[in-house]
Amino acid sequence: MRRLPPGMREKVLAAAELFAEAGLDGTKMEDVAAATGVPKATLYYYFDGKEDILAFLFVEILDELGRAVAGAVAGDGTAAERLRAVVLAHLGVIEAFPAASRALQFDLGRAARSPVIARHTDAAFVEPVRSLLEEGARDGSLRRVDHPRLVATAILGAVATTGLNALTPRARRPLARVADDLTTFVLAGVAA
Amino acid sequence: MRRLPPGMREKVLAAAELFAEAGLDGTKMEDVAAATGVPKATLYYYFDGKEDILAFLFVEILDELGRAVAGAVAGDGTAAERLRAVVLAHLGVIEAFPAASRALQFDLGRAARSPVIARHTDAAFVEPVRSLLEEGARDGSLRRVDHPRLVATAILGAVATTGLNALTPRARRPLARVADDLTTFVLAGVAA
DNA sequence: GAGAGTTTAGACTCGGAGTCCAAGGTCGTG
DNA sequence: CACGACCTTGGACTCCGAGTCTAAACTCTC
Repeated sequence: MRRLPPGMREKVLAAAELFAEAGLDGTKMEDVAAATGVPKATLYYYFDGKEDILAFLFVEILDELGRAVAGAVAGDGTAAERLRAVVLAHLGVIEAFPAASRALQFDLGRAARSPVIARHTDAAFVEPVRSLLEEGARDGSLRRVDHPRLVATAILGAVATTGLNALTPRARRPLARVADDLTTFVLAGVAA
Repeated sequence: MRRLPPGMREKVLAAAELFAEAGLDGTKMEDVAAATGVPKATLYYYFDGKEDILAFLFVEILDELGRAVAGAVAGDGTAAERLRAVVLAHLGVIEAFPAASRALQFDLGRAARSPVIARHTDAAFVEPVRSLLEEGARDGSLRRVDHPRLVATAILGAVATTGLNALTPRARRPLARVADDLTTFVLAGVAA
């Protein structure tokens, strides 16, 4: 993937809507071209292919998540309080970027098998939360767990599944409504 | 999809390996034919297409999950004890059918958008667990939650994500190793 | 104004999904 | 047994869409 000229990033981000709706394979390059206003040949000039475009979107949303989580982790309070902030931050990113979030969920398996995406997921969520869990064990606000990475993964799964589920056309409800039960569940799960 | 002749089901189940590896779109009908020993024309005689084969696999694994979960729910003990059994049963199904489980995760988005699959997921896991949570609120072994369906979804997400993560070639470790931390997390999350 | 990089239309190749058909097989029923 | 209904399969075919390629135009920078 080539370095993008100014403005291209925003245009390509608009393709998230398509991928969220139909997934990578249900989306045609022509559709991407039409939706973004960037001609097919130009897309191929900058990206290695359709999958590369999707990967770009995933990295963007994961970096966004990473920034939000890092902000929550860096806040004030006990580890437990900051863990709550992390969950809310994650829900906030899902709410702010619903299309990209749903696209990520749609092609989750593909994403999980890409080393690049796996690395970004880890850096954005798993690793910060793991570290927060260990901090909580030290400051006494959280229970000590045997495998903090594993529990961090469980938390990621719980939040992502619940948040995205709330976004489906069927169950569409404001994420604020789900936040209470979800944060309580997660916090209780690791409370001291 | 036509009613399958005896033996066909088992043969087609062998295709799960392919879908787990490459997903729906990375898998060619010819590969499915080769792996199952069922000629392409015959596959098209019984199934409406590639996606229909995948849907068949998903329904099979979800029904398996449904039976395992139902067994755990129907067991003895408090709701809390049975919830622990549900989590272990879920991990057991993932361990017993790793290929189909990974295939389901690979094309999770597609699955989530199919009403048939969504119905099976709900019947196999979400609804039984929701009901168990309410029972636990009555028998005093679990905390009362505002939206039990939502918490059930969160539990599903936590278990599936953790279990499948443990199956990846990278992190491959016996699921028994993850079970302790995971059940503790889930149980504490909803304990009274 | 020359060269390097960018932008684009449009024609092209190629692979794979799904269709179709025809020949043959296997039943169950009279 | 014979007939009709359904099952089974090979192989050829259509069609669509990803990705490639080319050539022409445009836009910088030096």
